Amino acid sequence: MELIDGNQSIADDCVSMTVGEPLSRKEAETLATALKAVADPTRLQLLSMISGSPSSEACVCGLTEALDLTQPTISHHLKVLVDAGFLTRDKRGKWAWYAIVPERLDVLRGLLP
Amino acid sequence: MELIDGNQSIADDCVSMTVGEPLSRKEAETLATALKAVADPTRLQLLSMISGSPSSEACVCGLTEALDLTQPTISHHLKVLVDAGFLTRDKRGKWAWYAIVPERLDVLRGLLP
DNA sequence: ATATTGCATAGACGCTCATCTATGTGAGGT
DNA sequence: ACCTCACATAGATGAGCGTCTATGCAATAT
Repeated sequence: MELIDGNQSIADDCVSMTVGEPLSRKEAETLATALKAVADPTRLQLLSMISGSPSSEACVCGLTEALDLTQPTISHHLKVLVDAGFLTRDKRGKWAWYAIVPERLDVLRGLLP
Repeated sequence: MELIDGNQSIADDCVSMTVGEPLSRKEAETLATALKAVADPTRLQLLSMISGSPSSEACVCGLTEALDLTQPTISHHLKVLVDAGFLTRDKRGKWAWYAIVPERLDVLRGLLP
């Protein structure tokens, strides 16, 4: 894989292979899984609304009525975000409070090629 | 949408609504479209390999044989990335050279909530 | 106890997407 | 002219995803 050695005499061939750290398939799949969790307009709005809330947490009720989607759909998206590690769920009494996991978003930002 | 005014006396209600910039639906859809283009293992590998190449560009031939996928599939993924603005295509003679658009990735990093 | 409220789960449906095979196109070489 | 090579496009297919309705469950209120 390292074709930029001294004499790359062959100009007739396609010499352009990667040099650095070509990102293995497993690493790529892991990153893609995390990105997929965020690559949805509704989930981006949820993250935005939660991170914009006081103390960066919110319960489902407010989110549901603000997004013009049914409550099960919101619950589904929140579960996706929790499973992906971007949110934590904390059931306090009658309501479920979701909070941002800031470090997780940082990781995403940093790993983006 | 601003429920944190002076006297939020109602402790019996779910008061947790967002305060800052709740990210409109259109903004969310635009961001999600960009993220979807990147949220795929194969496309992440392509970006990694291209950005790791000398002069940050590569032709399809090398990418195809390195990824264990058919050439049309690679071509498809490259088109997705070009359409999303992450790559540019430059056909020079027999080969097509794809190059990274760094600012586009920066935008993504910055806009991530 | 019973009813109500807040949320999660289950199942179904339509649409998008990643991949393939087959074919088209255009540039170079003989 | 013809053939070959590098790549793009078209169409098909199967898997995955976002959304819904219907239902379950747990905590509070009456």
